[in-house]
Amino acid sequence: MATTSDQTSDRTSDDVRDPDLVAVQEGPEAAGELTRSAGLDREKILQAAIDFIDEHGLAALTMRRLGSTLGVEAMALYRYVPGREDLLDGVVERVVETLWDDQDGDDVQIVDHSGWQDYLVRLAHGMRRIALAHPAVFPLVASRPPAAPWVRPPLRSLRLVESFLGTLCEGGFSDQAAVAAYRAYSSFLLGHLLLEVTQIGAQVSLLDQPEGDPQAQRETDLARYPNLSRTEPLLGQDRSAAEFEEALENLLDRLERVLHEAKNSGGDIGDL
Amino acid sequence: MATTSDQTSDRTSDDVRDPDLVAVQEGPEAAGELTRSAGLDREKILQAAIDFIDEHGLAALTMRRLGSTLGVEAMALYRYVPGREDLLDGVVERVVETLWDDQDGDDVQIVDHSGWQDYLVRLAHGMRRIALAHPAVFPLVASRPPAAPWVRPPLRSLRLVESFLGTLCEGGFSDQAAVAAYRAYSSFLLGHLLLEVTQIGAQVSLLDQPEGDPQAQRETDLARYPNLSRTEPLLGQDRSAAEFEEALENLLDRLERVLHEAKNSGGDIGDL
DNA sequence: ACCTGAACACCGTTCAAGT
DNA sequence: ACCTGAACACCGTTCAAGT
Repeated sequence: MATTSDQTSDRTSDDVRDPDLVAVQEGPEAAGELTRSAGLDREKILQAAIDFIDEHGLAALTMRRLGSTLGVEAMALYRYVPGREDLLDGVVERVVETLWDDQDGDDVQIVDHSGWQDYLVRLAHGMRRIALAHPAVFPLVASRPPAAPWVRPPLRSLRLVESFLGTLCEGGFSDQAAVAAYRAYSSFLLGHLLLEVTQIGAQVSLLDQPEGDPQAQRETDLARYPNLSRTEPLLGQDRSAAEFEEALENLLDRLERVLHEAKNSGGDIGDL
Repeated sequence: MATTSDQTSDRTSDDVRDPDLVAVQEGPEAAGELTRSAGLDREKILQAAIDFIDEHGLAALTMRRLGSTLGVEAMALYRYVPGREDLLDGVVERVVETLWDDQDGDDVQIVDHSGWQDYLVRLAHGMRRIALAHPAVFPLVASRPPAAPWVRPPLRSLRLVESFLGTLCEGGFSDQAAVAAYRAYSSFLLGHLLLEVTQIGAQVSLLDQPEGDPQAQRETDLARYPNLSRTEPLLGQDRSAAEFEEALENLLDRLERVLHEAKNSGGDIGDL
């Protein structure tokens, strides 16, 4: 996805073949084996797929290569996964699920939160952590068709939506306002995180393709665009983290305003 | 992308084979031919790819099928397009380019606009028109790696970014504020439009898979989620158009506030 | 100049056969 | 019970050969 197909297929077929198969051949009884530690398993396969995409990109993931990563022929995977499309759905599900485990202290705790603002902030940071940890997987989280039409990426599980709505309603939001908040919040998250992750992809693909003399290329490109070339130093700055925090705070302010107006004016607030 | 792989390959191979090849075989001199009217051409190929994706989905697009749509073997395409990846880049570029042609009156006119607010509104509506016209193409617009790291989808052309920045600067924005506005605006557009387009995909894939008894399925699913089942009628409503307009107006308000504060307090506004 | 046939290396997926 | 070999129908892409 981040490279042209030529490069992808050439490079990955080199990268992929060796690394883990060797370990298997060295001896099945060895202690520190990463792969095939105790027969296959749906979860093991999904995790291997995530690792593979993180390392080689989505386009390079094939059933055959994934199999060889696990020390097994591709056909063996079909015992645990109905097919490639379902595998990708499983990858998305599993990545989103990591919201709940192994938090380094101050991230999302879906239960045991204090107030809806706190919940929204933790959830946003948790999703952002996932996006940055798996930038090549996130586009799948963003654009696979969801289970129901009202499940809005990247908040892709019923459990998550339930806890979102529940928290806001406990916080004093009407059903209407909670739903409106869910919509605004998911748009905000999706837009920011997908942009951030796409930028990472762009950096990588630029490094892959020096494209002749980059300096000359850039100069001729920008010459025709005065505003672009004048503001280029500003545009080049990476403000993604600050941008994210500002947009998040702005959204929280808006929601707080909606909530208080609803309380003071007796309920009917239309729809955010 | 919207269907499982089984269905996609089965169905499309049926749909694709006949329609346009027949016309060619009827007689190359015939008047009303849609395909192969005067030899191939890069633009003709890109347009055929767009039509194909709109009709059959991205996953179904192969060089061979696209060729047969144009009355030609796949190998002939390589005279005009370096490969499949480049073809997709061309598709994205061409779709975004339709911002400027064939406007039905009140849409984007990149020149000859009156004020930056008007420009932003027209641009937003123009991009939304594109997304809804090509819902299966838009995910490509959203997530292909951009030419430069600071080109933010869906505003994917230097020309477009140039006109955006130029319009805002003419409107009184500082360089910093214009760049900040560009970032906020692109996040807003990307989030909303990708969500809208994903929902369309979800509807389609639901129709494809009745999944046994949908009524029973839904009931058992929702039983464990009280907030979800209570608000389900609200969640099910399609508010995408209104949502879009509200978010757009909210963004314009924010930008106007920033602009006026900057004027009154002598310039230094940090970064939006 | 423009297209095709044949070929190559690779896919996803199925299924009978091995252990 | 779990994996593999062989096979099938399809890919993207190259290139010599046809017209």
